[in-house]
Amino acid sequence: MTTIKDIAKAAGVSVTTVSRALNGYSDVNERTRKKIIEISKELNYSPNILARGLVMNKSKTIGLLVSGFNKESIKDNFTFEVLSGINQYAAETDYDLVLFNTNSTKQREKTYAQLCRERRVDGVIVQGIKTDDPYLQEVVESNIPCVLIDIPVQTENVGFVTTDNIAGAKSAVSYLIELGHKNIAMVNGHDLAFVSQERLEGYKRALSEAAGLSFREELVVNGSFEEGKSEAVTFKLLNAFPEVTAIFCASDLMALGSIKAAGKSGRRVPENLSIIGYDDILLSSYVSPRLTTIAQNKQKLGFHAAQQLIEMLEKETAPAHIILETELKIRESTAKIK
Amino acid sequence: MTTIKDIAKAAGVSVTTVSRALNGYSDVNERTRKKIIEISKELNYSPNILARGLVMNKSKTIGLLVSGFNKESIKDNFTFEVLSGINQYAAETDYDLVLFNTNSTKQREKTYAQLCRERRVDGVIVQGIKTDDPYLQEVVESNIPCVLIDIPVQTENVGFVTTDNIAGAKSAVSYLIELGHKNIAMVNGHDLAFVSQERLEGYKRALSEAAGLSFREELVVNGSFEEGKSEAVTFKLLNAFPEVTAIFCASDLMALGSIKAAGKSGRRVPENLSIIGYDDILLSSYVSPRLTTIAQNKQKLGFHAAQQLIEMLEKETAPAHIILETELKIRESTAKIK
DNA sequence: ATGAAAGCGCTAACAG
DNA sequence: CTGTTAGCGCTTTCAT
Repeated sequence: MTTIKDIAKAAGVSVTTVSRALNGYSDVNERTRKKIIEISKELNYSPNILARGLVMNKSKTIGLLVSGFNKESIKDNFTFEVLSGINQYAAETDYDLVLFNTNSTKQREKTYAQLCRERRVDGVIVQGIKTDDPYLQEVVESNIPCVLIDIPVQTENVGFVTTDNIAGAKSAVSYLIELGHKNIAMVNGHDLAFVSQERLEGYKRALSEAAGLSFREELVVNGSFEEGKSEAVTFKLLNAFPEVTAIFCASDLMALGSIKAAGKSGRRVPENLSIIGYDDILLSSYVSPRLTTIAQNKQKLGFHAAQQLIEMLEKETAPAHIILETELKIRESTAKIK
Repeated sequence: MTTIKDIAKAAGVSVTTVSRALNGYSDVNERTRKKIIEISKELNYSPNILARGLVMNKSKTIGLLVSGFNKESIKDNFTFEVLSGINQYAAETDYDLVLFNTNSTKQREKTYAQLCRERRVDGVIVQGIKTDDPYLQEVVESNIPCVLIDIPVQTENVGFVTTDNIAGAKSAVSYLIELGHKNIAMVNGHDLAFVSQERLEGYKRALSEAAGLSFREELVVNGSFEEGKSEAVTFKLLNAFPEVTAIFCASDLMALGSIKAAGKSGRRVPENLSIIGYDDILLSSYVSPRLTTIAQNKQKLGFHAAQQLIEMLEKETAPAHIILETELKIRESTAKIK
């Protein structure tokens, strides 16, 4: 493997000069530079980034701490779309992405900071961890530049990007209200997700702003963001509260489960039950009935996370928070109340 | 940041001893080791993998060269599922994954070998590149350990894992023949994919083994693995050859396009036209009619690729080729000919 | 404009 | 069982 030493020898100069020539420093004779570049090409040289990282104390890599690399998340594609957005931005820079290999057993052995320091990543993007994950606390405490996705925490070196979950949820529920629904239930994710807290808040606000509607705790159930779980809790809910004519689900996947439950309990969507989801996953527009939902741009989420992080790294800008808009997509799973 | 030097100082030993103690060498007094480990914990030490990599000349990272990080591939999820399988295996090892950030402009600047050497990856997994991609040639020529996915090339340091595409395609077409179809068209991907070549071969074999059927070149069209393209070519095909009663598509996504084309040309699936896909993507079981298809286990593809590569790396085993089975999934898009 | 030398954090002979 | 020394490939003062 060619090193700058080899080039130096071949060019009859010192390694210092080679280094400077290759890195575009101005204080090197243009003729020397040309020669050096030429030789480095001939010798098929590529710099050893590890060595460079060692001395410069940075690696030009970004760590990716994502939770969604399992069977379940293939369905909602969320992780992948976010990843795709991150990659899209990163591809234009000289940063590479390293996927941290953490399973739960490994996490017990290694702290977040260890993970990052070992690989000497310059910064981290965190996605999909629960609010009680010990790593989250570490992210906040450590001084490693970090951008969180969908977790609204901001410190001296931690920024975040998310969508406006309160507004999104509110617009979903308001739409149901517009359609004439009065008894609107909610299938939420779980308490350990910020987005769930916010979507619940949006649900409440929509209700409180509508004339004559009030929040009923018993109409909110948790579906763990899982299709099957949602189906189960929805089924129970529909039996217990037959007056419910519309359901706001905190994810499309759960909405799919709810639709199944509706069928089981003898209701037709949207004739007897309106269901609105959240996310706008690919399946939403393919299932039958096509799902009305709150769309969020997952690629953008990743793109902006990468962008923010790299700007923090390169320009030393302060961490920010970026909040993306959502969009109501009206399809076939909702209808006016009869 | 704590280094072994700091530990050495604190423990009153040399860095060598620290290094050996921490790396579990036997030739170190257990009392010393204990002390060192203790101190290293107190000091919150984590090893600098870059430095280690520099001297050991390996990085404990695997490079991922995947093409599918774009909008289109979100639909078929192939890339993500493969990635998920790779990650699943890698998570049990001490290898991390680095996603190479290549877009086409970058690829022009940097050769494959450069990409790998810069990051000093120990090995590479390549997925989704076309057969005319210059990187492929490089993979074969370079001496970097590599496992290809769905490209049957094997050399001294290159292995591959794929599914049995010939058998898979053959079973698809044979099934159509069983259903009584005689004029069976094929929508293939493109000539620059090995899987396309093989699936075409499977198609031919199924025909040739059936009594009274023969291969008709004009019934094979290319859909570029794209839904829209497939819709267009299928539409033309159906108009030109109204005798066609069944189509074998080389991917589910294309099958979806073909179904649309069928509708446009006034045919019903499966009543007037049987369509069978390939891949078993998530959408297949959600669309209507649910798609009959040849399922391949994409996660396994990735899992075995990672496994093979890491075994090559650790045990210096020779590159192998792994061929996974496929499975015919009969659903609703195929029916007996009337 | 160029070179000599030091050092990033670690491992690996080699010697004791 | 432990320490000394050299060196991985690179960047960076500090001289010249």
